[in-house]
Amino acid sequence: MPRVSRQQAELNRISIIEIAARQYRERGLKGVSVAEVMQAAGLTHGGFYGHFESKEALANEACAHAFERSAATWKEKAASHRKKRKARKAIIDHYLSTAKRDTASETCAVIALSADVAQEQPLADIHQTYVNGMQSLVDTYLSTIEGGESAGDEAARRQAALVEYSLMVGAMTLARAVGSTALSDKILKAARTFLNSDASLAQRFAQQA
Amino acid sequence: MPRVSRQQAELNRISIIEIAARQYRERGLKGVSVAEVMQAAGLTHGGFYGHFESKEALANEACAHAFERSAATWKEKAASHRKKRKARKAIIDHYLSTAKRDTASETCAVIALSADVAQEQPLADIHQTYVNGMQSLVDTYLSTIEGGESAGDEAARRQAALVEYSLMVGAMTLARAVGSTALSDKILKAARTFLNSDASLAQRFAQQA
DNA sequence: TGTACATCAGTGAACGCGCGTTCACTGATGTAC
DNA sequence: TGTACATCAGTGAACGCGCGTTCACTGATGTAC
Repeated sequence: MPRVSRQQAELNRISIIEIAARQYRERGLKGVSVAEVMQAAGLTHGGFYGHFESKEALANEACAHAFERSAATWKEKAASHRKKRKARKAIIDHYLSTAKRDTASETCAVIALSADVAQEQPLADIHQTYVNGMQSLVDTYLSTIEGGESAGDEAARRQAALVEYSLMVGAMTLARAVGSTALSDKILKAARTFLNSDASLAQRFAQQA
Repeated sequence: MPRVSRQQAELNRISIIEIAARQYRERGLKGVSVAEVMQAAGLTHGGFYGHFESKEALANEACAHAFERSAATWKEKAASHRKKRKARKAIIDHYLSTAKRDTASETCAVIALSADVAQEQPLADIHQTYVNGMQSLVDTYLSTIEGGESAGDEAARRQAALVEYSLMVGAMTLARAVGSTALSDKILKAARTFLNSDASLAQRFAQQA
């Protein structure tokens, strides 16, 4: 089936990115091959370089896509509750659910890519994509943390957001590696219980400042 | 240099494991090759299968070695302070230092391997090695958390240990991926500040029970 | 202690395989008249 | 609208490379006398 319409070619390109994004979330930066992505898209590997300059270029676009999807979900959760407390709880419960842990293709891009990105050059495109994507998630999370508008309160809220986000990432990283066991459930539950009970983390930071 | 003494052969075997352990911490499960490990050990790749049944077998032994080293360091920190509070602070400050973040070969095995282990079969040897290694670290950390001896307090201490350990893992995972930047420093500092200020996490869990 | 021989740790060439990438080719799409 | 031709999305064979693994070989080590 050579020479499809330009419209179809663009759809194929999007399909490749979406399939690659799923595979990168499931398997990390090193676990994806051009041939497998193309086959999953119903194409042959030879056509790949008509769409992308290199495998690295696809990795960057696919990971950016994965981050955008996550960011959109978080923003949606944040916007769907009038009270910040409820929005924050919605994000926490969504992120730290056992269902999400057990769905490999929905692994948070931050978790799937952290170890591999840490080995990349700081100048690499994928590194910037990662940092930008993570920042966007932290910013969205920050918007659900209550607190005053003073400079000190703002700093405290930022610190709290970083701590709470780090905890979510760490708990899900461990839970996924451990598997679907009692220990794994305990890790997620402990993190959820702590985050949902603790409305005053920002205040504690503010007191110390 | 064929046929070295048995003693030397055993030293070579240990050398291979130690070099591999360092490389697995630096590069993750998928980033290590037999040829590179053997070359770094001053040997040729052909001799590898005289020491190990397969690359997987080496991975398992090397990762177990890496976990044992970390566990020994933690236990040492825990034992070198009479007060639990100080022991706990020693572990936290050691784990969350910018120096440790910037030394690839000293990456915590949990952080280096989590993403790859999550993709392995739950029955795989490496998976068991990971879970055992992580449990050992959490148990050591738990021993530095103050609290009563009642069943309820014990459960609260365990929950607190899981939350605090998850936070350390998440913060260092993010800090390493972000690189040596202001944001990365902020993540580590926020986690350190929180953990070192918070002696009552276990108590909070106890109140909820 | 000295000799003769079996053992086996390490060597390096070779294997099959999957990888990222290239390229001559095909034929439907897109365009110029 | 219809024809003639250029374009170019996708095909599939081929490339060089590094990988994990195997194996015939070497010669110092270890052992039996």
